[in-house]
Amino acid sequence: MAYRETPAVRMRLDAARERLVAEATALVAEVGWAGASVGAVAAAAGMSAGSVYQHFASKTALAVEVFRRAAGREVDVLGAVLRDGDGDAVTRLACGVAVFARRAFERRGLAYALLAAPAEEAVCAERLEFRRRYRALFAEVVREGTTAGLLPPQDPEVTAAALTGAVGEVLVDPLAVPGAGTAAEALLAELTAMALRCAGARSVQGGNDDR
Amino acid sequence: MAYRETPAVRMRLDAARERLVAEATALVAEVGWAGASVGAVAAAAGMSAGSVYQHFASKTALAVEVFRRAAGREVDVLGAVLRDGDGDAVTRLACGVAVFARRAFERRGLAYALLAAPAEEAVCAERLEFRRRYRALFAEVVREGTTAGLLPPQDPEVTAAALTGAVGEVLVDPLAVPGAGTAAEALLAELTAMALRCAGARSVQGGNDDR
DNA sequence: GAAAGAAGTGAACCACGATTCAGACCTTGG
DNA sequence: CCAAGGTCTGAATCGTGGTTCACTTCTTTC
Repeated sequence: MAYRETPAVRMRLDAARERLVAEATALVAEVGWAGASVGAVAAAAGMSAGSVYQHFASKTALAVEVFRRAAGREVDVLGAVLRDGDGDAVTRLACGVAVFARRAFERRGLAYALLAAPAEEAVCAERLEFRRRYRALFAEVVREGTTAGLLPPQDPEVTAAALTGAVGEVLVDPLAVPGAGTAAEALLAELTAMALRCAGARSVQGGNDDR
Repeated sequence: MAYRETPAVRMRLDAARERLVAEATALVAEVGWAGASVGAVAAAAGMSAGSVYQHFASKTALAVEVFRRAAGREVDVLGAVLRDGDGDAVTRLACGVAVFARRAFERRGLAYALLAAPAEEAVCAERLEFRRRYRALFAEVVREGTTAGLLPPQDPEVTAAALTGAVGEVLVDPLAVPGAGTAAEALLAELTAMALRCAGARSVQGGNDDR
């Protein structure tokens, strides 16, 4: 015997894989799925096209990994607010929408890539699953709100789908082109107000102190 | 001189072009934009691939035409209800959502193609414009509702975007897989109720007698 | 430092589908 | 029927970008 993988090598390999995912994510956020060719991603990560296949079986596999990571982060964050946040269901719903929206705002390119950008079949399939998870989170809090009597009777799945679609639609396309201004904050406030109406919350308590 | 286009020829040519658009639309509704290759579309229309280029400068041009026709029809129908329909703004809004949803339901494949299916850049650009027009129609009726005091103060653009996104989200993905059953009607009712809440309409009058 | 066995490279290969084009076949006006 | 000028065809061409692979360059172990 004359060679066995050493921890240092494993680490280097793993780091390369991570770099690949990270750079691919950045590239996708910037130029979309179509623009993120294997060559471009490899170059961004400082390796050759061939080396990509050391880490992923195919470009599709890389794309799916990129999507899963980014989408997973978002779902986790939203889940933390909606499921484990403070306050009653309505408060958490408002917070959740605000968080969803603010994050999408701050990384608009990524949000677009996750929600709506043209992509290959496999990524679209992931997207479906992703949206389903978003919906499930919203549905859960809406359901809690209705059983607590804070919200009127309704199909939580429909409301949840609507919330997902609504926030996506508002943010992804070009309503508020500019960035950080007060306009963005106003849009956020408008959005959360709309979301509360959508779920049927009676009164809109000042729900702007969200994080 | 020895040849000049005769009316009969013109008609045959035009008919071929129409057939092309029609078959392409059907194909797209069935197998998506990716599956509708030039060859497949040509075959469906009973001509050779080369002949397609007699009528369209490129596959992209054909795709755009297909999209514009189908989307234009939808916008027209929605406009007829929202802008020129009977009743006050809230009633028309409810009708509009129901019509939007019902049409999408009945031609689910086409709805998916128009709203969300993976497509080439040019089609995506059209889609943006299409959604903008949808939004504009909804925004108009919401604005009318607010000035008439039927709806609370709100940013009509945000509400309109939300309605577009919400209906799209609910319909396009696979909430209600089945077709014509009472489930579909129930979903429609749920949807319009949600839309009215979303716009802030006070009471939901029985708005199911829409066409 | 030499053998064994990766990992890394990038040019060549390939699949796929849009587009072209030379020739076959029609239509028209004379 | 003929010439002129279309339309139609489908096989060949082309561009694009993912994937492969013979070869080079490390790493490890002895």
